[in-house]
Amino acid sequence: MTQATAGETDDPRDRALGPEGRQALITEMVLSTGSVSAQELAESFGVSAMTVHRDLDELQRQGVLRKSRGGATAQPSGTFESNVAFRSKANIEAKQQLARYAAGLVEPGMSVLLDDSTTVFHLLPHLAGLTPLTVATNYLTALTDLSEMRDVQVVALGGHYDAQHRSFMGTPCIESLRSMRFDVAFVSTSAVTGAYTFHQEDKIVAVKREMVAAAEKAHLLVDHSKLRRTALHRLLPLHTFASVVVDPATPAAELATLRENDVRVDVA
Amino acid sequence: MTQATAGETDDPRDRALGPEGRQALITEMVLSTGSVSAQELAESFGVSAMTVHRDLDELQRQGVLRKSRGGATAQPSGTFESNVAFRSKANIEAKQQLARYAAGLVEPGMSVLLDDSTTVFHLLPHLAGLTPLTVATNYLTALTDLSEMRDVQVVALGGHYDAQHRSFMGTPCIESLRSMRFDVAFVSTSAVTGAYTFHQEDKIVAVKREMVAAAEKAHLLVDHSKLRRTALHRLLPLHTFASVVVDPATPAAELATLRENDVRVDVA
DNA sequence: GAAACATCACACTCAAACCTGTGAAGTTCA
DNA sequence: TGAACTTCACAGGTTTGAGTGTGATGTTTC
Repeated sequence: MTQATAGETDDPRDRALGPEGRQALITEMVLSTGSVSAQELAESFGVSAMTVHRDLDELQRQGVLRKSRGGATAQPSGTFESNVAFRSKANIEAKQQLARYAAGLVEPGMSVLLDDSTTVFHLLPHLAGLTPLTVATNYLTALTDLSEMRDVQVVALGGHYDAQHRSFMGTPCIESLRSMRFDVAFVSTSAVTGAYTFHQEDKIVAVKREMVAAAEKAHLLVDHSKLRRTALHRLLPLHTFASVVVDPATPAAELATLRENDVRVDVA
Repeated sequence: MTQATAGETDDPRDRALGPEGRQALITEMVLSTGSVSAQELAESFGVSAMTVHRDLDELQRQGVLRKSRGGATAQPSGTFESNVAFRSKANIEAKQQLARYAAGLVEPGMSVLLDDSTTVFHLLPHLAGLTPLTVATNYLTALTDLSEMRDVQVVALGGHYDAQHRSFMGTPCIESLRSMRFDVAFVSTSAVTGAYTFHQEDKIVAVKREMVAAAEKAHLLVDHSKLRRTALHRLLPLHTFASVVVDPATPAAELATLRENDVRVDVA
């Protein structure tokens, strides 16, 4: 499988990559060497020039590089910006892993409470296969998606809309949470340090606290980029969660630190 | 292609319909005859009983009919008419006129309460020009649209999602309404007779009553097709509304009847 | 203007998603 | 209980759409 077929001029390892894998490699190349040639790319991947152009168009759209005649160069604003783009992609993968794991904690018939995090967004497709379910959230995007699923009883938490988070917050949201009770809640936050969780926004802290209180078991979903960071407001101590779920890329040292404080930590 | 193969017992015209076409025909049948037999459907379409069951499940989910042993029956009179798919096609022009008039009753800075009617749907674009506004509703489609407008503070009324109306209802919705107060509310209903308004669904009646109670001025928006009709549940007497707005196509006789009972009636 | 490169429009491939039937297992009704 | 009906799980069959290449047609560069 790793052996080159006689007569083939290109590395067969690169043949079966989809656009995604190819574009990831192109990103690496352009970041390390500063520029790439379209023709060279076509040869080294064993694809046509057209396909390379399409890849470069896509990467340009994402802001990773800039096309030029004959190939592409790294964004002038520097490696940093590209690294951010790369990081946010890596985080997406982590979030998908967290979401997949979280789906495993849900069983048909349960009542589930979701916050307005992007991790939750990745969780939604998995829920379609775990019906019947009752799902409550304050996240507008999720409400729309859930409303189209069969055998999902959707509950909206009311409140004042916050365009930045696309979710509903404030007193109405908190009031509704106080009069409901859920089997399980999935909550995320922006920072975790030591035995505490943090978030930079007051009103979100208020809602998340109430969410945790309204659920039999509340699971905290965080990718490892959130660890060893803080934010303005203290949210809750880690031990108030039934478990803390982190992505597989979390360093062992971080895991050990988390586990110090009588906290159950699971790796997705 | 249009010729029947020898030995085939069923009508070839019905063979190539997808689920969609088949379901449309089933809908017609069940509406005209009141009930259908699963076995007969299977034979007349030349498909298996399993497929018919899947069609009926889907139509039941859409609120078009109700499954029963051996087949399906039409939804109790009136319920189907409250189905979004049906309502949105009827009297579009009248509804747009009502919506335009209603927009004239809104001024920048107001807090506005909207119900889940299609008339409200047509009102939304007008609101963009009347900002700043605070707008509350239990109608999912409206929440999505409003969330994209600038200078509109959006408030969601929470509750249990109802796929047929695309809106949130039940206790949580009513509770939030009880703790809020609005300058103006726009409410619609499915039937008006004499001095009373009616609606066929219990849970909607409960929400609309609370909406009217939560607003300084509540306006009833009805196109003339709703007049001289009744539905199962009494909603509210006409005089509880600040005004009743009807479309210009309303017969003069109807107008006179409405005005008999000390009710303010405006023509859009 | 010729060569190199970029884009466009169309067609092909292949895998995922959808639709359907089958037979077994479960449920309801008489 | 037995018959009719419904649901479930799985396995074809079909359709759809993403990904790709090809050759024709623009566009840039020297």
